[in-house]
Amino acid sequence: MGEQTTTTKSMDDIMALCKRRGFVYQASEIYGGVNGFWDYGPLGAQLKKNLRDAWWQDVVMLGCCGKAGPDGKPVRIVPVDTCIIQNPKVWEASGHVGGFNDPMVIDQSTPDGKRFRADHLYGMYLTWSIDESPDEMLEVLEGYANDTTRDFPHGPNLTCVASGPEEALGVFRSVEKKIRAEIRVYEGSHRYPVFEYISKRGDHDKPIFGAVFPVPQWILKRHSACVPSPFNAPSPELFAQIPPQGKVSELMAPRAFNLMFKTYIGATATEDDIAYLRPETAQGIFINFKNVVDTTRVSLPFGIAQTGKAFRNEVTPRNFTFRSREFEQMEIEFFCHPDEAKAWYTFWRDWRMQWWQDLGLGGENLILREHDTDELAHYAKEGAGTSDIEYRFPFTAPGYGELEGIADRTNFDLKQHQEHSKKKMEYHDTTRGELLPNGQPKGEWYLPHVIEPSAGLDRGVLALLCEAYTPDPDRPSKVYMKFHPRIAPIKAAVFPLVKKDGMPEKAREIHAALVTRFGRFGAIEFDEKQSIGKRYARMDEAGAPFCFTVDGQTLEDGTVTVRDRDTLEQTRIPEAQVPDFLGERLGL
RNA sequence: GCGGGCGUAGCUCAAUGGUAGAGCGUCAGCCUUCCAAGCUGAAUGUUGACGGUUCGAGUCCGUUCGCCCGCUCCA
Repeated sequence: MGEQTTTTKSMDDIMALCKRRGFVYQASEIYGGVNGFWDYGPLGAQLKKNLRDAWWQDVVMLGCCGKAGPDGKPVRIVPVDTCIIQNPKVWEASGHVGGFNDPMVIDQSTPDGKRFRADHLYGMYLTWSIDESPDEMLEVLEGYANDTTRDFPHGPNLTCVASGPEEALGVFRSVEKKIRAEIRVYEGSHRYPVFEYISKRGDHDKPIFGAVFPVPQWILKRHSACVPSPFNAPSPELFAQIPPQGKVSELMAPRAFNLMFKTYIGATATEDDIAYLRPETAQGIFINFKNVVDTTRVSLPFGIAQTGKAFRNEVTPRNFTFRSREFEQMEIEFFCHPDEAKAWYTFWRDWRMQWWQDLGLGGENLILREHDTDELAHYAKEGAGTSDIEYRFPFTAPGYGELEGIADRTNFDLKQHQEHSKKKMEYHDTTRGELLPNGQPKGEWYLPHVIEPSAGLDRGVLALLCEAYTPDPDRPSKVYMKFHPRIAPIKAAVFPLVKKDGMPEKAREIHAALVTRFGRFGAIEFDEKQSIGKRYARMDEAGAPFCFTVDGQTLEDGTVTVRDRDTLEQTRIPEAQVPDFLGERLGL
């Protein structure tokens, strides 16, 4: 790893090279593109495949490269390949339907456009007629909340951000004694507090009634101008500034909140046929956990691995391929006994970090970051922890962007699927439990805990591209791609120094030999056009680690020159040793 | 989604409202015994798209698509 950090690299230059050399194209480019989608060109596709293969080989086929697990035994991983479209109930169980991403509302009246979760916005509604009863009021409110076709008489008089109606009531109660007394908690279909209210304004001292009620999304969409800005712990001055009903407020409509792509199964395309493109590959693994256990001779602890496309209707696709709407994941769900989760979490976190480093993402650009407890996902709160392997991309520098997340998901997913599918997900562990008189363990039933190392393949490719990109004003190409030989899309090139004297023929022989042996791992280039300098320069930009050149001396003593991409050094080796030389450098 | 910037050849960029150009790259030929060398030649654009103003629009206006930067997020 050189001193070159990504902070000194230009993302624009990297993107230009990606286009120029056929790594990444904008998807549907000739039609103006589609936001959030990218295509891989010839070199990019090979690079991506090499990374996916490296993961597959090291994780699945070699079981963590043969490294022993925390129990001292080989790590067992088996693969699956599950559908992008599953029964919609899968996504209800996983929690993706209805709330994958929380809807946000922006308050533009605050200087920095403060934003908060729309479902945390509560309103204080007051009866608009003194004679109304609280029951009538709630009835009307709930009726309007459910029927989005009717026009709402008016929005809430006050709003605040709170985690629940009770907390919201507390905030409202603190507003300058506007609320004299809380009458009771309404015992209807919801638990929304109803209170007695005496206005300081006006000349009536009869109580009127108010209720704390969530502000429905559709009210925000259609009546954002009628909804007062939210506040917390208001001062008297602030309260005086709350826009009265009907006046302009700056709450914006909440943004879309289901980030799954919808589609239809069958040709009729009715509401009953709705299905979703998976937002993660993980659920395909969880729902097949029992199948794998029942049909494969695996026993806990073991992992199930899968690579594949996933889809998220991101609000803001950005940063080249970093946040795409269609992307590929490399996921492992590793199942183990709850007592062993901590040890396995640590094991995976450290090994996955090591893996990325071994592929060339070493140095200061790669960090392992343990999550703070307050940023944990709901399913990980009880677990041993969550950590990210993060890379310092040029567009995130000096910060980092996530490459892979390692999370202890506890038994959350299996439990969810067990509840929703009514199918038993528990694992019968015959190695546990008290010993029976005959010396056999009694066995133990339990829901395994899951450690999930989930990596973004496209993000991995992007990180490799950024890391490899190495400006060098001293060489003709001004830049070269310093790919690790293992993942380099072009493994080597063979050139005749000049196109005469039998050099092209000799070079073709060497080229053919290399293709036979290494062609399945990546491209072996042959080029006899133009000057040798141009050909070297082209290989620099493509990131080919080695170039073999046939020259006049080759025809005399059978040696060729090897040009090292990174050091620019040239050494002579016998022609017959070229395949072994390359094989050794590629680790094959 | 909101705010700001941008969109001309494969790439980097020119062109007062008046005939769309250059460099590099690509390709062909010649030459060439190690780093985009040299010479000759060639191909490449509905100026992102649609509409409007104008005698005339790459240029001005509107709409739309896309990209970049912030707010947000997470594989």
